[in-house]
Amino acid sequence: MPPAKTRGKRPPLSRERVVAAGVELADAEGAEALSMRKLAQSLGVEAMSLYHHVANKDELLDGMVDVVFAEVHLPVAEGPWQVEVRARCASLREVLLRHPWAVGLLNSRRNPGMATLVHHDAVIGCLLAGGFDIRGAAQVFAMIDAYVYGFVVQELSLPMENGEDEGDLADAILGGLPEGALPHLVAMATAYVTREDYRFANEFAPGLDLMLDTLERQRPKR
Amino acid sequence: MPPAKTRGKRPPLSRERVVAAGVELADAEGAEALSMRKLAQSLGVEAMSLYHHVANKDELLDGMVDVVFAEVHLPVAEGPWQVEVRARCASLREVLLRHPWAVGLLNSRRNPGMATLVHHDAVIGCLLAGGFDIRGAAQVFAMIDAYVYGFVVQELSLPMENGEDEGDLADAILGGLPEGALPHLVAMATAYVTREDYRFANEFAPGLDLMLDTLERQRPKR
DNA sequence: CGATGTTGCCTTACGGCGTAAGGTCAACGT
DNA sequence: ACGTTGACCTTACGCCGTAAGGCAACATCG
Repeated sequence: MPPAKTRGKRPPLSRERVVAAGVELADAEGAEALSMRKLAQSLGVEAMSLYHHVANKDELLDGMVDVVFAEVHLPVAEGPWQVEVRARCASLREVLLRHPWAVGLLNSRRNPGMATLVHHDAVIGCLLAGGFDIRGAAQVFAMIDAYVYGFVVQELSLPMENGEDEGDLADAILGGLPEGALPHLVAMATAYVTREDYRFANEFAPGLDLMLDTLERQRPKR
Repeated sequence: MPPAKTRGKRPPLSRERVVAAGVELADAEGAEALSMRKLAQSLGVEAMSLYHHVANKDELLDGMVDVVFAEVHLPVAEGPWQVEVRARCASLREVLLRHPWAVGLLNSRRNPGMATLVHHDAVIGCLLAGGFDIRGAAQVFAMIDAYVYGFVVQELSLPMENGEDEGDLADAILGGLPEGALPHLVAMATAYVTREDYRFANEFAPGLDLMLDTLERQRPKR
């Protein structure tokens, strides 16, 4: 094992440092700006050096996704399952909003990392402890994650909850419509624009609770 | 307007033909294989010629997304809202499974096309006719689409419902685990593998119905 | 008829991408 | 002292999106 320095200059690279720098760069510049060359540059190194620590860019992305999952709250299998599942869903949403590039990657990756596997195991364990059988747990897991992913995707595609909202929507919709066309869409758009107090993000928790309560009510009681 | 032929050879390009060829190519080869050069080649043309019909690749993708939305069943605002919404959700799922490349694009596009706007307007109109106010319709719309998108994303990321399922999962999970680790995940994986009759896809409709019923029950009766 | 745009496609070129192949050179075990 | 190792670099290839400009066939008008 090398003594943690190559010539006296910078600390040596490692798979962890490469992946962490990838997360940082994707956070800062977006997923499409993450190239091996830029990543290497941000580490003070040439592009090809990265390939001594990750096999290729796909493996880098796998590692980055695992870092993201490692940040999500691990549910514990005690007390009412809804409490822990709610906490982990809120955490998952926060993590995904912090790493928007990850949303499109999470479910498209093969080769899940250990943190991902541990996380999934914990969620399933929580549902089993909550009284679901395996099949029921699978369904609930699927529905819950569908909700969280879908919600975050829509949240991220909103025209920047802060700032220029009105102009964009008005332009896209009022741009040359035949006067009375798309009345419902226009009504909703104007309602969005005028009602400053309405924030889409506020609908996450109520919707999730509604879903959790319904699932608990559906749960076959033993 | 030109007489539909340039010299006697092929029919001339058009924005529609370019976008349609893009959809076709993405369907056949996947989103990452869609390049301007290959698209041009599939049309018997050079890459730069495409830029006389679409401004850039982003606009091409916008057009392709609009084509996808145009394929989705338009709900009508008659009868119980759940019936029409259920039909449009089933249709949306089918369309997305037919065009898997579209899932990652749908909500990330700016500049929605006319078919997209018309579709959204119809869904909102259906919910308003069903008795929701604008705010409620927005919430229901968000929840429903979160469910459909999230479900399809997971469905697409499954290890090919048809064919080699077992080997992949078993390899990824059993690959060097410390014997008793991740028990719940292993249990679910083996349950998936052994139970041939269980198909994730079959859970779409029940989950959707559960959600629609719950939303109808929550709807403020006038 | 010829001159004059206009249209529809092509040629060339630039900078950036992922990565295959192989080189360099300091640090280490012997 | 010396061969080995391994971290990092250099070069190069074939892709990509697309800016700039060319050119031949047509529509229009004198």
